Amino acid sequence: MERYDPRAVETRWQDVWARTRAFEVPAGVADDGRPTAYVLEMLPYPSGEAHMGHVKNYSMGDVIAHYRRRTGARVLHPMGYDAFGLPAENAAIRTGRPPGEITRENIATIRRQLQSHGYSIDWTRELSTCEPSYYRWTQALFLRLFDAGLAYRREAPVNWDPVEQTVLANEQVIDGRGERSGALVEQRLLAQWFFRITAYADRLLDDMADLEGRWPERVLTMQRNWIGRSQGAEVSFPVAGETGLALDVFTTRPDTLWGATFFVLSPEHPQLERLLAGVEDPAAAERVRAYVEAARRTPTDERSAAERPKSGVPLGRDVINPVTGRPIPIWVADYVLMGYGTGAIMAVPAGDERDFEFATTYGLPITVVVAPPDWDGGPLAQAYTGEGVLVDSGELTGLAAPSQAKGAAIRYLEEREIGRATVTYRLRDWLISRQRYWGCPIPVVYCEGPGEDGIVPVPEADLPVLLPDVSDYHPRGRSPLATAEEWVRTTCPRCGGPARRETDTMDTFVDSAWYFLRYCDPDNEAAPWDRRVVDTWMPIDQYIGGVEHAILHLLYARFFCKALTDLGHLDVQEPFARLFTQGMITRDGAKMSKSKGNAISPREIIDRYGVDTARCYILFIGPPDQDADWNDQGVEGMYRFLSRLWRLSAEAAETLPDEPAPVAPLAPDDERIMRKAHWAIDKVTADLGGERFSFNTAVAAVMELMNELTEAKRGAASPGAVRFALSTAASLIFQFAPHTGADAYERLTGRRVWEEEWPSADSALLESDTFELVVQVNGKVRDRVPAPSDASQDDLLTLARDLPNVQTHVDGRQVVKEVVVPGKLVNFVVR
RNA sequence: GCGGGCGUGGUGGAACCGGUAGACACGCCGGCCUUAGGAGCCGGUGGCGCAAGCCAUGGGGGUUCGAGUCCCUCCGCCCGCACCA
Repeated sequence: MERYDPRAVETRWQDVWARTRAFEVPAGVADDGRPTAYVLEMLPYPSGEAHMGHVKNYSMGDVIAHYRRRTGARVLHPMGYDAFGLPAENAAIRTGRPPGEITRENIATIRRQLQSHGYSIDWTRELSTCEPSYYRWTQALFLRLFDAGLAYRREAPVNWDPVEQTVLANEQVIDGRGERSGALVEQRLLAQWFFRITAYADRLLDDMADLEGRWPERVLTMQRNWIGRSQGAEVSFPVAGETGLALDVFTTRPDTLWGATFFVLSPEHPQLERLLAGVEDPAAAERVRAYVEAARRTPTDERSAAERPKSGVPLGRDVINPVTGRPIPIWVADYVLMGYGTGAIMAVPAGDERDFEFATTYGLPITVVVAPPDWDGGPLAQAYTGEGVLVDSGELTGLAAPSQAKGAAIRYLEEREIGRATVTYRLRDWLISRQRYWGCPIPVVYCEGPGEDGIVPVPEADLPVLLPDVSDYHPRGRSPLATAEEWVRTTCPRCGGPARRETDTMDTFVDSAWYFLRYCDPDNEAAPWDRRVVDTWMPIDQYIGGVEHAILHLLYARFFCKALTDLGHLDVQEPFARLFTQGMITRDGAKMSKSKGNAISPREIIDRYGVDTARCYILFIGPPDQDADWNDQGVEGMYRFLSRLWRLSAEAAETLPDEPAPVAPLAPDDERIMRKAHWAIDKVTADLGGERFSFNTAVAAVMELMNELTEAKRGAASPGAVRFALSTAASLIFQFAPHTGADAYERLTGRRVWEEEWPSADSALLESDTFELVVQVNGKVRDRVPAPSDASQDDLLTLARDLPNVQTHVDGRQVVKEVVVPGKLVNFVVR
């Protein structure tokens, strides 16, 4: 007898799929009348080897893709590589080899591995973000945003690693230190490129209402927090003794303005030097400068720790509280952040915990304006942030704060022109420039010619601006591209005079903010995409990936679609109609990593058991959105199951006559098997087609079906019934274990399972003439008895009452209530 | 601190609208087959109890004929954001 040989089965079917182009969809507008489905998993970074997270991600997507295909959709299911980025560049610095060479090697490796996993991917659409054929369009999109004023350059504080001599992305700063060097990161002011994502803050926030229930709640919450919209007022505080100069603050509680007893500037506040110039005591000014310098040197993460004790220095000058007319002192303190609001606050210690702590530390006055309900008129032991009634607040006194008072305060300020309603966001503009080599060049030049044209975009016809070859990839305070003098020197497209190229490259999140659009029309040489083609596929029906991209990638991609839709290139407000975030695969409860030595590579598992075992196991181990712990013995069990499925199918195909499935009336053994098969169809359909991706229970259902089909249990079942049940098992497991499923199915039926329509369960075989009636007394199960499905409530009660076990518990007591749930149970309530 | 999620056998987990708690699998125990087995097959397996039965879904309380599921409360764990004015 033949043995289950996963490798032979894999080779055979992967060959067939490639040869018959089974999962390719023709280019262009999809118009064959079938509904379309776009199923996408987040594209991998090609680090070389595929890991278990990849297997989970792509296996999930593959189940969905197969299911959608077999339920009648034309499915787009592509793959590509997020190929620019630091790991390859760091490898280049280490080895001296060009990052492109390293990356292309890594891509070849991961492609080979992914292809060996047998996913139903249309490989003709494969793309790689580091190829000029792709990044020319990244550049084109940059130019469209630039023309629309959505891409701009300005000076900004950035993370500077003094050891590596480079700017670092926020993600590369761990606890205030450079990820690789371990050096304390400093803030530096450098000219940088930004995308104006803040212009879309409201829409990014408001449109999330449509994603409710279709995206994981926590991802929506994370994005909402990240955007961080706060409604309040901007209020202007005149500087005492200097006519004309005023400092603006943002506050969410303008109603507490009467309680503002001091004023705090961030150490980075731009007006600080000007204010210091007017300070009379030079020692005081020196103290402020020393404080500012110390703050600058403090790592960002450390500075923004909430538990840190408050510190600050008095500036030696006052502002006038615009509603009380009284002077209040200005302080400089690093708990006020330049990056939020105006970089200055009015401090209301009675109503804000931070201001309270600061006031207590430095002995500043605390004036109660929102009276706590139980207030005795004395000093507060801590800030009161709850609801209350305003006291000592001019004409607002007596209003409920903040409910009534907030709006009243804004009207008050606007009437007197000392403030106005404002909305502030936590979201900042997206800093996209990197002083790094291995990224997409920013397609602009700086004119040095007679035209003095300043920043000039490279005409789209001249794209791509190719990444030049350089010999040294070390960042030395400027982008390595700057060393390519030949490349940097160019001519101004506008005046024809000399010009220098921009040497920064783009953040790799720009590359991945639109790749899913390119998949729709990957070979278009005239445009990033043809809008009609994109319209047939977008939005993505199901997007699947790790929760680590909950904010950045998903927010950037949403922004791109909105901006490009506004510019007329697209009609996609939300690119990802449904999002699923998968949990991690852990080992012994910890994240797998090479450094911990607990990583288990898919390659080892596949070599040993075959890819189908790996794919099934990873989806069987638990609900896919949860983290799941890898268990070596569990894999073994999955291998046994697939072996059994294959072996029984192969044996049946060889030994049992090819008879059709039996029809009613069914012999008892046939009926049992046929019922189980239809039950499994029903169960798997619900698990895959429903809202939840219950892959684990779907696999379990096929296992149950197989358990019904062992030689011992088959009994006198007819060959037709056995063949039907086995081919059903093969057809249902195919989505999870495509090679094994396809092979078993073909042996049994001679047909290709992926071309088969999704099976439908026969409702007659889902229902039964009898059911097991559960009989309870006072809610406790006392007996079970077979009962006819069509029995009346009275019949069920009679049946139940006669049971000896029930009699024992009811005997001698009074039945006060009888509950009947048809088809389920009877409950006698006795006293 | 704010927000989100979770807590079920030795283990991963199942249980749709409140209606048989523990599907399926791992592990463990026993058996068959075998020179042997880390192969295959069959059976058992929440706890206590000889048994009838009792106890069990983090703890406590409530609603209900009936609660893992709903409500209140406490405890614990995980994740995200965090001096955001």
